[in-house]
Amino acid sequence: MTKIKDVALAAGVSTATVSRVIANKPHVREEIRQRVLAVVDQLGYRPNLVARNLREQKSKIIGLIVSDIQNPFFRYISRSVEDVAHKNGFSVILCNNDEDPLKEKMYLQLMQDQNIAGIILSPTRQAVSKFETILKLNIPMVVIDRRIHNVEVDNICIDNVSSSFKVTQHLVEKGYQRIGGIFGKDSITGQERYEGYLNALKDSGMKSHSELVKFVAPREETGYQATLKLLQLANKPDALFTSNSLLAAGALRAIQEKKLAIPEQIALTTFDDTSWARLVTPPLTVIDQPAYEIGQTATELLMQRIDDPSRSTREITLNGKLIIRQSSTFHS
Amino acid sequence: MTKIKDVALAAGVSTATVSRVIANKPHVREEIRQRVLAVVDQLGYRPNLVARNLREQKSKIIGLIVSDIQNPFFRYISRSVEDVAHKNGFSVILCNNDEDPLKEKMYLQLMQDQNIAGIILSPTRQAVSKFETILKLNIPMVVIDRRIHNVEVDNICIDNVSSSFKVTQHLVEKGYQRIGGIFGKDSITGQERYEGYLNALKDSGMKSHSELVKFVAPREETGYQATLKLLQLANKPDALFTSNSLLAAGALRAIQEKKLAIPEQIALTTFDDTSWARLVTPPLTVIDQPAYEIGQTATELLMQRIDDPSRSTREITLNGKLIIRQSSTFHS
DNA sequence: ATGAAAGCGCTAACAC
DNA sequence: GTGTTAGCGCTTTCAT
Repeated sequence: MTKIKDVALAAGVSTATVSRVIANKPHVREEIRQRVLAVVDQLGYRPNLVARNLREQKSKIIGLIVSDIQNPFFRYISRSVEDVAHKNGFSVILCNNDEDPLKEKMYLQLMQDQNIAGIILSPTRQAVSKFETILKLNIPMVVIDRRIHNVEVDNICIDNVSSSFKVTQHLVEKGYQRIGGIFGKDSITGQERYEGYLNALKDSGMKSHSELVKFVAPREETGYQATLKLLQLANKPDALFTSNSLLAAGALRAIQEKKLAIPEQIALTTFDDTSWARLVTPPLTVIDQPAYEIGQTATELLMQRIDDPSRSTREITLNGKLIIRQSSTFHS
Repeated sequence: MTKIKDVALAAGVSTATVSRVIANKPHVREEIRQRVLAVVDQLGYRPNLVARNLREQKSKIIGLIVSDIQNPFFRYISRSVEDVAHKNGFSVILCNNDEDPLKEKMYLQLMQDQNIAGIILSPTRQAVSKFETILKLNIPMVVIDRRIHNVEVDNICIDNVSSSFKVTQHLVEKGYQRIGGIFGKDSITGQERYEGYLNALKDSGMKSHSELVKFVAPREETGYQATLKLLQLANKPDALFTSNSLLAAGALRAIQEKKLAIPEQIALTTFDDTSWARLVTPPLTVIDQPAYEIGQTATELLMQRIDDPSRSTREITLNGKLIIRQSSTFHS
């Protein structure tokens, strides 16, 4: 690989001058600049980013740590993070938590060890509760999707409690009586969505039935299993609310298998407006999370924090949007 | 950040000894080893990976370059690549091509500049046709999803032509007469799938109608638009074959909007068995690509190539599986 | 078995 | 405006 020394030699200048030209620094005679540029071109010289990183003590890479790239929500996030990052000359390392605090810790360490410029993190529940540890890493960071309280960190989420409240209230208004819920366990998100669900029931004077609520790992298969169990109850739910799209896919499969009519025999609503939510029969009522925007805003925030680490932190809350379709509109 | 020198000082040994202990090298007295380990622990020392990378001229990061992370197929790939990579102590940088040769080139450069250990690449069409240029980068590499001919490189794909043949033939057998197709443009994959489609028609003595074939960017929206156009023809197709799941989602939306009955008025089949393909009404007949396996095998291949760059290259072809559901089974 | 020192490729402080 | 050189943190050769 050709290095800066080779260029210097061939151009008859010092490495310092080459470095200045590369970095577009002033104080170089135009004539020399041209000469160096020509040699760079001719030799196909490319700066070694590792050496530069070591020397400058910082890289142009940011890390994105999410809990599951298979989840469409995080897919949109990752796409927007990449877009904004590249626009700013940064690359992105993407990693999965699997909601596992050990994996999370490992990745955070890795990024620190790699001199990563900054991190966009969707933290595990454990991380949320003792976030000071993570903050000690002292890396520019933006936390997404999970609310961190009483800690100085940029934080951008959607309002899970009120979004969840909205969709549950909608089911109540439509006259559903026994509203079941399947929530992600191990994640704050699932907890908050459960909270909104409970609030809505309480608010409308309805009793909550603990046998209608399941906490499971947020995957298609577990959603399927949990729904089957709910449908086996003597006193079945007449509506179901799942806290993400993977769970919804599983729930839908179970309901179809049991040949129950949606929304006549059971309503189905979920978080996440995936591409298929409006394609199934009937189309699903959903909470649309502005995933692309979350990633976009988070990355812009991170760029600013990298530029100025002492800048005051901010908390941004985006609102989920209730999109009513036919899967919840039988009664009334 | 504490560095190797600090540890050496605190343990009363040289940096060389600390380095040996860290790397688990022999020729260190057990007593000293213990002492150093204790200090490492106490000081919370972590090796600086950037410095190590610079010194050793190689990192423990691999790059994964795909054409679109939004495409569920690549999502599975990325998941399996990560899994296998981490099992081997590697991290993964993920990047999107968008089928754009310039972006692709940029990322390949970036990875070279970062001393990346190896790359898993789903190349653009342009890259396929002059792959020698990429090979010149001289980075351990495995090419997935696109077949590279006459070039010494590890290559793992599915058989697009025969998979496409299978599903088209299936439509013919079911008695469909005017079979339309929507294929990704700009990608070899789309070309090959078109080829299989043509072969199947020819094979069964059917005429192909060029007005029934569209080449578009592989996205939901374009699939939707293309389908609308096909449905506006005086002589509409009675079956439709899309070359990936995003196109299928768009096609399905268009068909639903036009209130055409599947499979009675039009059949719909596609590549990629996404989670929702069996959830829509009616469930879709698909070609299931073993995405997870492709990523897994590719990563294992890459690990081996990194270990031994002179090892002979291999080409692996996995077979797509035709899964027949109700979206194509009206006739007969 | 251990240490001193060179050097990976780069940038920047300092000298001229 | 340009060159010399130190040093980022690490591994490894070569002495001892």
